[in-house]
Amino acid sequence: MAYDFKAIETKWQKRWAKDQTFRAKQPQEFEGDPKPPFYVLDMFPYPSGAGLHVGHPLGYIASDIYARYKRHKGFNVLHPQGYDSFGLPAEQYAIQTGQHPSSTTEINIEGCLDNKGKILDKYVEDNGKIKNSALIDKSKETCVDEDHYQSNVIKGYRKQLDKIGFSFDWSREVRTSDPNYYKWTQWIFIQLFESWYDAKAQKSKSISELVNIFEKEGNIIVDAAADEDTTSFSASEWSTFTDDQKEELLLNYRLTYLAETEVNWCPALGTVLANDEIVKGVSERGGHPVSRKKMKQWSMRISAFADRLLRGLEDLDWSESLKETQRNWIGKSVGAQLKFPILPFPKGKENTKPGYMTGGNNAYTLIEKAKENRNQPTEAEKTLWIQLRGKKLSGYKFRQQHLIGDYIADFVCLLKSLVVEVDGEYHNETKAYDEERTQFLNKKGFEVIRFKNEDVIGNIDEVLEKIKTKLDKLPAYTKMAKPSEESKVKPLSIGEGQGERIIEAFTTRPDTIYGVSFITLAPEHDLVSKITTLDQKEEVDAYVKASAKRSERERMADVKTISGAFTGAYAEHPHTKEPLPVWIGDYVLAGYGTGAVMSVPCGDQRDHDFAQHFGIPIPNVFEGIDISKEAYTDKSNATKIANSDFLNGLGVLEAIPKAIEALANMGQGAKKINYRLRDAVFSRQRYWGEPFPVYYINGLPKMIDEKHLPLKLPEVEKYLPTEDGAPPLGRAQEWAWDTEQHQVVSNAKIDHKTVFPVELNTMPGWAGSSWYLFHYMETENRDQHIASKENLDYWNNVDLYIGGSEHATGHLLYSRFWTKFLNDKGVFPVDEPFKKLINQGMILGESAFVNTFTIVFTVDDKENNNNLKETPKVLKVLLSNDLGDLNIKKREYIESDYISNEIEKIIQKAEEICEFENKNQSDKNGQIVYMGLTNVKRRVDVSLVNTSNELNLDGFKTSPFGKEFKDAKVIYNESGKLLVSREVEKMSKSKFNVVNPDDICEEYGADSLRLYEMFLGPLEQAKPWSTAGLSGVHNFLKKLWKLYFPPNSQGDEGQDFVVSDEHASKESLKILHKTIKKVTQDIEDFSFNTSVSTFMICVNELTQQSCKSREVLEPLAVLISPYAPHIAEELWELLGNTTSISEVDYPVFEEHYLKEDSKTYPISFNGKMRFTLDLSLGLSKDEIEKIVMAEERTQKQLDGRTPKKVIIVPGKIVNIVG
RNA sequence: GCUCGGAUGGUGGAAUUGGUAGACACGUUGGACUUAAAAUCCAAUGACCAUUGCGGUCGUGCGGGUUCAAGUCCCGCUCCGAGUACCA
Repeated sequence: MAYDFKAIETKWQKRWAKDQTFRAKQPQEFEGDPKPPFYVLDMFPYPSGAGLHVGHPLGYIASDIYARYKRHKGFNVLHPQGYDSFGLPAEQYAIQTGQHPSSTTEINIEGCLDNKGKILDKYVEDNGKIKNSALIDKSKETCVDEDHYQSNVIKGYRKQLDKIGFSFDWSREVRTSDPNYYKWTQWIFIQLFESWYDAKAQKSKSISELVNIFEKEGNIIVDAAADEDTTSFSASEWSTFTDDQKEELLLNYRLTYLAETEVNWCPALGTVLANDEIVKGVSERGGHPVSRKKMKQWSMRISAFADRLLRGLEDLDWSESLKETQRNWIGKSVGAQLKFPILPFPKGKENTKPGYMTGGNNAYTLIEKAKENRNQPTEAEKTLWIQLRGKKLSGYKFRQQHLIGDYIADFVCLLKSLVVEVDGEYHNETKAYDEERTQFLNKKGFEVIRFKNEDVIGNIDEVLEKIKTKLDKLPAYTKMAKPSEESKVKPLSIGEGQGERIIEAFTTRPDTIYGVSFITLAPEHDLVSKITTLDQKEEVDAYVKASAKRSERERMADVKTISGAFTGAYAEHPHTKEPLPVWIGDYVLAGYGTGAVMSVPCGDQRDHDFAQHFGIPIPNVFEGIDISKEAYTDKSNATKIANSDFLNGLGVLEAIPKAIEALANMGQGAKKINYRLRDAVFSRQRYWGEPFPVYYINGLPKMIDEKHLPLKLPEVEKYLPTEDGAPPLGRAQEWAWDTEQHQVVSNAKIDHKTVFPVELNTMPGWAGSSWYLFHYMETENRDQHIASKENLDYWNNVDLYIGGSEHATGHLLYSRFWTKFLNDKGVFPVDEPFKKLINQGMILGESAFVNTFTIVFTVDDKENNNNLKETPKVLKVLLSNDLGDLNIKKREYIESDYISNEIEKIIQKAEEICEFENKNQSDKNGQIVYMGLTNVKRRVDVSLVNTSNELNLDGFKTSPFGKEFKDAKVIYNESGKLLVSREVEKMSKSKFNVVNPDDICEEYGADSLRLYEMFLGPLEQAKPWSTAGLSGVHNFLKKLWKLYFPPNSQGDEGQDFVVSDEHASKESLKILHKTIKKVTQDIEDFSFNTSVSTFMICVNELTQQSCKSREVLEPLAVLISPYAPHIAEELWELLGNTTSISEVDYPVFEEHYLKEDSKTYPISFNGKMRFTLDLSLGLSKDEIEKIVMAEERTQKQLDGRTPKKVIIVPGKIVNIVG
């Protein structure tokens, strides 16, 4: 009987589904002690409409083999599957067509075909056209009466997976876009909102606990993860805050919070773009300009968990490289945060009259403004100034438009610290600002009196009287010279404000502090606009604008172009007090550290490049190191610090703590641990994602009570952002929360009393995928909890997780974060989600290219005086690839009198072979006068190419991209074939190199596909797919089948199943046990490719031995069943068993079958193997040496020389040196 | 740029972790069977030299090194791939 894989595979797939063979048991289902649990999970797939290609199932096959193996080993295996079904592609399609993303998702999962492979009626229009939504290639109209219409119809993820024979427990399927599922995503969000992080205890705690602490001791003592700019307050201050103020403060502590974050904003599309949606500064779709913009969004305080996420890696069985990637992503660095005061005036413009210098450290920018104000006073100001100037008012000296801190006071009497302000109507609208200003001035010790414009103009005398009375009452301050005493006496002193405006910079090398020669800020840094001098404003503004257009990645990747701008401002070196120029440069990123760098050109290459480019000095702080060409970035302790005052002669290790100590004593620095890990932005301006269970009162977020979840996605009429730039949910008519009815109501009802607007953003893709593994543990009561305690305790976490390395930092970090958080909250019993993790490598496609060229020419028809240049002729040619490369540059135009050799050859060949259509004409009427020749390799669909790289010409000419070659001339190779060239690339639709697993299953069967995917190479390595190689594993399965259906003596195909109960031969048992040993070891090591080879060797040998013994053939079927389950089940049944093979005990390896008593020794001379020698393993070293030396071939090799040394490793090798 | 991988015949890959380089397949060539093809079976297949046979030289991206012995360890490069925070 022939191996009928189709019948066998359909039979067993049906049987498994019917019997629920792979349903995992819950712990309570066992009578007595439950079997040990084993949880095998694949990374959550997104069900894309393009369907599976052969790369997708690779990881699933590996995990399936492992899951099946573990069942044989006696485990209760949980191997579920589901869909991460929220996401951009469905949304994109919704925007284009208006089709609801939920139905797109549904189609992508379920497919459009019935069980017989016929399209379902609901996807066919009356005229026979298949609805666009059911098509893979939407641009290709497809009708049901076409022959192979199925090839362009979405098969559905589930149907495709089912064909490969996975042992998934589908009864536990989840979908992130299902409201019953995202109810729990929303629930987790609320838990995060209601929590803060106790950094001392390293634990998330309830926010009410934090409120208790604030009530008792304010926020000064507690060590909580919080926003950097959180102000300190005492318990009594807390008690004076309004509820809204308290709420606002608590947002600084919540584990999910609203904050301004930078995004890539595309005004034309009205949306935020991912870095990879931006190409060369413009949007990938449409090429619209993109700029960086701040936006208020939800963030997750993952940074609080940085240290735990880092330490947790130690105990995980993940690859070292993946752990390293996460370590780098978290990016812990120990260093110091330093404060550099900004000098009030630029170098050389220092004010020489310190007594009047009441301005802050950006005085020089405001002073220009003040001058302007002085020159253009308002009517009232002018009136008052006439009365105040020149000590007119009882001898008090007034100054007009004078700087105090960052403010310009209208009039000020410094002696009495009195400010006189004249307000116009304008000030009514800026009351809050005025109050803030008054508060500031009061703090500085100034009294402020205000007058209205009309008071000054209408009643100047009364105003002057009021001022005079006030002045008389106030005490006079005298100018003091010493700054230290001044502060006691006079509220405003020399350099007041110094240190108030500072640049904070994090550095890992505080020991190189004396090497700092400038400061560089990120162009987005808040200080930039405040400190830039008027002279530099234009340049700085232009630079900031230009860098806002570049994406972060672009800025990081581009190190060749050094760019920057000088702000005109100076900061002060903490030790030398020298002024340091403050620059901006886009090599400094706002999101890293403080967005400011203390630039040490001698110790950092980027700083060095920058300094060299802009001619900034490069002081050297390394003893005996030449830094003229490049920076010295070595951290070797042997190198001593020089030119650094108290740090001289120290190595890095001693210098760092000493440098920090000195700075700390000055109050200008402290040791700091910095993490590269940034808080994760959690808002998306999209429709197809989880809605936030949040509504807003007074602009402050409130959580919807968890008993009213899920908050379901509202319907919208379009999936685009609104015209005024709000996210798509801004289009929903019913998107308001009624706090009394506890339900979503119409927006019209918003009254800000009981009905409030609901959050318009949705959650990102990683929300639903960060906890899904735990929901698979629950079957019965999914509406009551993520999973019951009993189930969580039984299954714990994932024992084996397989997926692509693209998730290394995103998904894997976020789900670890959520697991740790929910562990803190007592929801999960574990604090890591995935114990062991394997990254499968990518399967690459083999793209095909046909060599084409186009000759453009005109014929100079002199006789008829026709200028045919206007209507050039075009000749298209297809050239078999093996005829060689043409090596002709694109668009190289050649005059008729100069045709290069190569082109001439082509033309000649074209003429000869293709019957050059214009040859006669050119002979008769003139000559070819103008030619263009374009040589292009064109992509062709791999389905049009066979395994010998021959192009199906008819197919090509009718394909959409081959149409233009309909009348092309073809140059075949000598065997009359048209060959294409191949190139290995990522497998993708756009490259026309996709191989569909359905087709493979159809032609070779699922077992062949499974074996071949494994056989291709190591699981973790990227490897190219080549369908040609499949016949090897397919042949193997046929050979395996033949072992049980042996051919008759004439070699004819065996019709009968023949298995004998006689004992197997020693050799057969030996190869069986060799196979058991190797395959078991391979599965444990995830080396599936080598186990397939081992099976092949085993079957080859057993065939040779004509082994028919049940003693060998029965365990062989079990061994192979994880890899090729269908054929194994069939053979198992033929062997007389009535139950599934899936839980049969795995064969036990017995060492004694492998006992060898001799070994074929390689005999080497100077390390080179010359011949082999069979020797007994019982021999001693001396005996081996004796035998080897006596060997004739040894003497021949030595050729009379005496060996210097003979190295013998018993059981391994003999090496003779000499 | 940074981080992490990788490089072995015509192709995918193997090599018990320092001990016979190229297992197992694909492909190719030759042969058997067949009217023929397919299927199947057998043989050869790293390159070069030699060939009646025995054999010899080179060879794991490149350049060095350690060792009796290096694809494997060390130092210095080259090239290719992946990730880089809103694709999933």
